[in-house]
Amino acid sequence: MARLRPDQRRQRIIDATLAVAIRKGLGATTVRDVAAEMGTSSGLIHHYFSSMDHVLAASFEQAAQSDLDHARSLVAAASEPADALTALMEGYTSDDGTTMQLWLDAWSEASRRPVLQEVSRRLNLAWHRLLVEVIERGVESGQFTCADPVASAWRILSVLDGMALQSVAHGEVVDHADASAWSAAAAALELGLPTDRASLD
Amino acid sequence: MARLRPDQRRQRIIDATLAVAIRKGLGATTVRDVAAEMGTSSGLIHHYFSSMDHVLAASFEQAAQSDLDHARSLVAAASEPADALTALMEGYTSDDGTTMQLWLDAWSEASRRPVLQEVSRRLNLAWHRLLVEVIERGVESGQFTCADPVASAWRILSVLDGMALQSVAHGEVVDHADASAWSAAAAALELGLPTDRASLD
DNA sequence: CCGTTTATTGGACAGCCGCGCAACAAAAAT
DNA sequence: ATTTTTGTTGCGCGGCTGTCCAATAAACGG
Repeated sequence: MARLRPDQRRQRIIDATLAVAIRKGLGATTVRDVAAEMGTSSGLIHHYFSSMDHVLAASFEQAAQSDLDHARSLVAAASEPADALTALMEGYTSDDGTTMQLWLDAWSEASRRPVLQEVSRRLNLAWHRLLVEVIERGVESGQFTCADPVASAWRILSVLDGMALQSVAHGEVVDHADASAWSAAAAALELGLPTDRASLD
Repeated sequence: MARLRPDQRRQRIIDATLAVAIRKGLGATTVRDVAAEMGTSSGLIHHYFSSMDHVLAASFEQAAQSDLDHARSLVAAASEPADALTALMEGYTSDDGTTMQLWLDAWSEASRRPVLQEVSRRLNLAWHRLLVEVIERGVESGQFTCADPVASAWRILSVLDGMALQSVAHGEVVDHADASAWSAAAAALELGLPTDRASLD
């Protein structure tokens, strides 16, 4: 295969890994799968990563970090705290569910793969921090009512995770529209916003 | 190894599978692992199960069904709806986290293992139904305020799942006591109960 | 143009995987 | 007491796994 510059090849390995991981699962993605996806030999991968665990961790990190960056820009673009909250929640769920399957795989493997656990944990905390900041901004401006932003942020994130989980694992058990509306309702309740009754009908 | 009656052997296979699955993960549990755990040959397992997927599904089903039965009995023993709610939530989280790791594995593998997906989905829906019944009982007796028990049940379950998830995957990111208190607060908020301020301090 | 560096190859290595099957042994039926 | 049934063994099959390494080829510095 064409000879690439190290950073480019590294990026292609990550992209190929994500393509496979979405099909087969993060834990079931093998060196040969990735090589075949790239159209190169399998030995090449160990020239850039010390172990397959690091390939998986780096790939998951890129996918999750990209979503987080996207959400951050949406939040930064929002003028009102309520809009920022909506943007964050949509950014969390908006994707076609592929990233969410990766999150599920990462959570499942985390306690047994230290490298993956570190990444998963760090990015989960980053999402939590982002949400805490949005909540605190809303409280300062008097639009949100919240005594414990840290606890509220964990509760809201948990609802988002739980709903997404049902959607990814069990298909139509929880409809995507339902999940979205119900999550919004939970956040509204949590932060003392007027409940949007329209979304419940 | 001693010759056992079919139902006893089948049970031992399931028990051995769970012992291994908790250590290595559901998806990483192999026929040879289970055989070694039982102290028998590996061929024996295929005399009772048509494939390893069915072994995993049957094992997860027993673990999850057992927790569900336990919660059902706790709920049935409660005189007040509020007590039933507390009992259900404690029954969901009470275990030492081993079953929760299995749930995480099951959710992660569900979309790729149809046999496991069917079990996971069925038991998830059973938990949801149980919670809906508790909520409806509370609403009838006037102790709970809830316009949409189905939606509320999914939100409460999601919070429980999300909190447990952090605890299992990332260790001390969310303390077990915090998770328990925060989940209870979410349920109280959701069902219009007086918030137990003591648990927030 | 040549020597050095390095991206890439392709296969070897030891070990694991699910599954199937002939042989064996113990319980049950006759 | 002998035949039949069936729980159990132990190994073989083809195929897969992560990792490593000598050989090759392409880019680059002189």
